[in-house]
Amino acid sequence: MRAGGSSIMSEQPVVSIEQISQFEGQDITVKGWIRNRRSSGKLSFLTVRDGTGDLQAIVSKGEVGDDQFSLCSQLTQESSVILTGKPRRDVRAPGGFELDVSTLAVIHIAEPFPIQPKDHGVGFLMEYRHLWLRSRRQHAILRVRHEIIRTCRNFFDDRGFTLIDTPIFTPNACEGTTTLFQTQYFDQVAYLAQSGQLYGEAAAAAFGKIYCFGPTFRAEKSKTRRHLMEFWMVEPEMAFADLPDAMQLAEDLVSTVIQRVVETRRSELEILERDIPKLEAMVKPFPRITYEEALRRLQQKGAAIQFGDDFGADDETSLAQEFDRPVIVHRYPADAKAFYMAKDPERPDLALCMDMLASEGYGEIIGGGERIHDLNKLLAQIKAHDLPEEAFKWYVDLRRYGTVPHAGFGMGIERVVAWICGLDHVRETIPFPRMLYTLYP
RNA sequence: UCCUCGGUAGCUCAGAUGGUAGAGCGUUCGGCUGUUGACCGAAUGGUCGCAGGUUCGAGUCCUGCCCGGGGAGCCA
Repeated sequence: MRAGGSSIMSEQPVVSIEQISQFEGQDITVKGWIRNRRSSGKLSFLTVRDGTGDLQAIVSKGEVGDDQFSLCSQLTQESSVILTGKPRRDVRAPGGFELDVSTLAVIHIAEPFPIQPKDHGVGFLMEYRHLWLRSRRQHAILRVRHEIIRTCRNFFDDRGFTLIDTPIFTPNACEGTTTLFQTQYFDQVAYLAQSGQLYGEAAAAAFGKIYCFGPTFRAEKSKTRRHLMEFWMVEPEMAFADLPDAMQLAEDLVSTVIQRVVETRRSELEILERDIPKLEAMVKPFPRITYEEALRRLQQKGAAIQFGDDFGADDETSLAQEFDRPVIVHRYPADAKAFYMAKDPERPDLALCMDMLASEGYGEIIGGGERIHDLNKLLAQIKAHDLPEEAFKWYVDLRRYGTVPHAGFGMGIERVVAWICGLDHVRETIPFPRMLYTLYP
């Protein structure tokens, strides 16, 4: 055993806290940060985190000597340390195990940490987002986010979809009217992508089944619990596919994601106090209703809404509350929808589109449908929406060379994370949220 | 952009009717061999968001502005 503890090298195995139970009684090294310290004279209790979990470490004056013990008494919240010692099973410890420390090496004594283990206001925490990420709760959320993203990728990869990255700088508006972030692109104007869909359609004609996964940007001045200016979206697109195919894929994706997170991130969901049985019950098939059926249900409840109106936030919530799992609403009035949406041949006033509304009032998590594949219909729509034909020339070309029915959708990752974690705001679902007027840190 | 609530110590907040500012936590020092957001004692801490106005006197009343929370519209 070394004395002094000044070296950061160690002969013992370096063990992550989540693996600690496998090393009971062995000499090991743990590298991490101090979450909290409680001291009682000749005994000090350190809560150490290492990114995989928390561990209570016991430093005893009799065990480590006066020098090491006084070093220990200087440790502030978030000081970085390397500890060696033996893990011991103990019911008094929060994780079931604690570490009897034999040597302590201090890498850095942290300055007083702004975030204390107590309640803080949201504004303050957002200002210190770079430090807030260290909290148990933020850590749990971002691990669930990771699991959701991983599951989406595996889901599409396993089904023969090819990942196609779409550009972030774009020359024109995908959906025409929505607000775009404008930026300088040498001597031209460019916009940040608000969707990869149009490029996804080109890729689907090349590869059959594709998906893109990346950040998207919308300069809508929205200030709600469901909006970010920069958010991540996964967007599959399939050639030779129609609206029912898109609805089926969406249902398979969302149910797979839920089941996978419940399976692999249960302890994180527990930290977040999520109602896990409620999540587990969300198995397919999901209910599917038409826009008109949804309209009838809302009108029966007394909502002042008529055909042609889009659903407001309250409408979506009240509709979703009728079901114990996500609900798919399809065939909205075509007038309110984007130019590329195919129309129902039997009801030309309806678009072959669908939204998936998450349960428990989390709102729309998926939007998509079947695209127009007929050249003349698309040209007519571009004209009707008063869009610049020149900018869409390449997109129109897709209807000139072997056009086929195709469909797809976009799923907003942050809303899915907020819903699965049971959060009341999407700002906690992404490491560094970009919000209206909030660009720092 | 609109509606609404707020801005007092590093943090979370309290400061009736206008009379010159408080607590807890943190930090520093001391005490404690089983603590769980430990506890006990002491010390430390403020242009009361900014600028005007009313008043003998404004954290408190009035006007304007800035910043933040919640909500709406729009959307994923």
